[in-house]
Amino acid sequence: MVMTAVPPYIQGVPGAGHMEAVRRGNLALVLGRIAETSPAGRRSRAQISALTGLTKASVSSLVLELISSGLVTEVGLNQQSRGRPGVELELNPNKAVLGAEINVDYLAVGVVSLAGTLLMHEVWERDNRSDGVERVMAALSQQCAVTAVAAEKKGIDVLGGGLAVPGLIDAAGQVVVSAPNLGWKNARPDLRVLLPGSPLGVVLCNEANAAALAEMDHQSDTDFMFISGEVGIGGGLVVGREIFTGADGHAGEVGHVVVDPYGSDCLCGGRGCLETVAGQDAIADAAGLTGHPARSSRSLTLSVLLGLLKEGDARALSAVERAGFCLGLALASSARIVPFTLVVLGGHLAVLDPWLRISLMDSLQRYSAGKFPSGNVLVSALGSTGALLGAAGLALRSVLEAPHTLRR
Amino acid sequence: MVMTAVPPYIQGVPGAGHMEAVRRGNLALVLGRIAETSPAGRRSRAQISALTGLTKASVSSLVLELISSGLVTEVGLNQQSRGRPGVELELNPNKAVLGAEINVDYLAVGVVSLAGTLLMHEVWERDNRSDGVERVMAALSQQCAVTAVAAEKKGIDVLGGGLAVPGLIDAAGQVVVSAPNLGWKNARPDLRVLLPGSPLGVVLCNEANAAALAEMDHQSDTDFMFISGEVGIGGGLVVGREIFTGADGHAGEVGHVVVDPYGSDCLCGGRGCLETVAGQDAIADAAGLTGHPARSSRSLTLSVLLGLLKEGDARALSAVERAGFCLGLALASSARIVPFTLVVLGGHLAVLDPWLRISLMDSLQRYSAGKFPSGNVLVSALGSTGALLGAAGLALRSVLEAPHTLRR
DNA sequence: CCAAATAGTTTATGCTCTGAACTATAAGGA
DNA sequence: TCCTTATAGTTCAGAGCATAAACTATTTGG
Repeated sequence: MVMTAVPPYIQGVPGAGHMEAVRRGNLALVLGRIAETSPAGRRSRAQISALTGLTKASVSSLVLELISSGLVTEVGLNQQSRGRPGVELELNPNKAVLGAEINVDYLAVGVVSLAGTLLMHEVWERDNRSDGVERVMAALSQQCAVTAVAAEKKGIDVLGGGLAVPGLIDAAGQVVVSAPNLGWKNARPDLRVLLPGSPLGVVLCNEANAAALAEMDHQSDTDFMFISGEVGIGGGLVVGREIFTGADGHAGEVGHVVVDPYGSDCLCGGRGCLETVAGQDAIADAAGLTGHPARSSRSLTLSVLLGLLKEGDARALSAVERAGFCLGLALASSARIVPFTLVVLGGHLAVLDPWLRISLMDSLQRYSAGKFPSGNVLVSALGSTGALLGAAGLALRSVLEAPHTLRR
Repeated sequence: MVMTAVPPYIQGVPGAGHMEAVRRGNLALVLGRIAETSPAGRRSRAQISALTGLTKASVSSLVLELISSGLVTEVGLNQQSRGRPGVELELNPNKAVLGAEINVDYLAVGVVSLAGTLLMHEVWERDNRSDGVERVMAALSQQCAVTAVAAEKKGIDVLGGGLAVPGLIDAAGQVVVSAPNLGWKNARPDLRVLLPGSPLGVVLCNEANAAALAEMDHQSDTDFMFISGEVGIGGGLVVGREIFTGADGHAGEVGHVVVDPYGSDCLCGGRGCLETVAGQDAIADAAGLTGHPARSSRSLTLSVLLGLLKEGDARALSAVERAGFCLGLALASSARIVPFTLVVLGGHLAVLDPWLRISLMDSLQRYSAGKFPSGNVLVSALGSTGALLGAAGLALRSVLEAPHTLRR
């Protein structure tokens, strides 16, 4: 039997003072309790001490360090029934992270405070298809620079950032293995250029995963699947409040679960994948929009389809109904492999929800043996900001989970 | 944004000396390096020091503690090219854990050394169907007692144990939520009675998961799926060398992935599940063995089926071929949700491998876009001892990952 | 038989936490 | 108003664990 478990604190710093690992862990622990929005309001050192089991002395020392690193600020006083009031602590409202998104027909950049609030947000329409990684990244970095300067003017310090891309990211988070809709393959975007001077770098993530992460902050469930309906269908799988990427970074690809063994070929090389039935193009084809002039633009296609649905067009209705049926089937099967109890629909699937829902719920119930109450299939509340918020959230997590990296 | 991450060392011991967590982690780290079978042979304190980055002083102190807790023993001398020879360390060969298995028609108990070697192994034929949890556990505890005494006579000290059951285990590892083939539902076996005096307890686990874990020790892959073919079809999913159970403990249930949307109803309440096509009973039915006298016993059914296959019976061949096709389909879909690169077949699927393989590989390749080279679908090497070894392995892990629990 | 090399132990020191004493600040009652 | 009580936060001595460096132990090889 081979054991390979390595305590986390030894990673990266072999030979260094391992006592420091305790400090690092406790810094994160205390910061986490400060970041938590508790119903009783902001917390004081004493409350954190009681909450964590650390002594007041330790908490004081840890908080001092968090304050001097700029992550935490003292706000007001917190009067309990009697005695000296506690000093309320909060995440420094003037520190933030950047969230960015590259999608097929736009670039988006936003600034998110440490507490997770979207402070600024801008979207630039831009055709990024087959424009090449360098060109797109150059355009994006320009927009990031503009945003960063604007943030600085408001007194906001940007510590790091996250970039969401509609494609498969490798496990190390450095390479876009493939983004068919952008025409990228094994692209290595230079992430540093987005935030040249920031103390932490920029992390890269998949768009569906990012949206899932953002969605999670609005849900109590710890395990769920976010379905990103675009040209294809992406899945963002969250297990235990963490994005589940698997060994190669490709987990949760519900778009390529087989729903029709004798169905049509899929771009992925498989056959009868969910994407070939419920992807945006697939639905459009099945609805009879092939060759239609509107096919030149995605948003046009979708609005034409919506028009047909509202008119009660039989072919469109049945195409969408079948998509719902297959989506339910794929989700039921997926939930057997990784149990999740909540599904959130995004992209075109969110838009089509009114016409999808009945067949989706029917098949989901049928094939999952009734594990999904209908309240457990939701439409995304975040819409187009989801990916951006999630990318920023990923950067946020890296700060909040490893505050020692900002020590001075 | 709500953060709930808690550093592992704070769990369970709030308020206690957190410095001790470093000690605990390092004890496990050093023990892990002793447990590893390295090509260069057993390791000395100095080698472990170099390997871990801990100083020789620390390693000495940690090893002393491991020796005094009985987990480690000094063996021989380890002469390097020059200088004082190192003292070779190894896992104490006289300490062991118990592995036990309850299955439909037998009970099995084994003793596994800390190094993972099966030292003793006994199987008792017994019809456990609908005999009730208490009766079965009473019988098993008797067998465990016999085995424990026999081990003691050989000078072997049993520290803890694991019990594998063909059913769904709850996330806490205490309740058998359902074991249809045993007729159990929400059963709470009294695990303590199996090893009354042992310092560590007995852990409960699913049979397919246990077999997967045991299989892993013979594979280099870190992510794979073990398929346990019994009356139903169980799946054991290993991600990153750990059993992946999911939030509710039911992950990897590949037997209930939908392979035929218009197929027959499944016992689980779903429809067209893999199990309804490739389960042992399902194959027997499709092969035309319904009503056959042999249906009274599982092993008989299987041997009759084998007979038909060897005769070239068309109906049997096509039933098995279809099972292979659907298995490949279900695996391809599953691998999209949790990427794994290796499949190991157990139970009747291992036995039927020669007749399954072609259709299995064809559909697996077809639907996974060629991600599985044929060398990546294996037949279990462990056979019937897999579950037992895995259950013991689970107990083993708990010792090796938390050696401080044995401190005296 | 001694120099060089390697293994393992001893000792002094530093970091981080704990626990208890201490200071600071408020509410509430006489 | 002042004193008691309660709570917040800081200071300081002490304990546990790891480090680094010096030291002892044991072997090879000239």
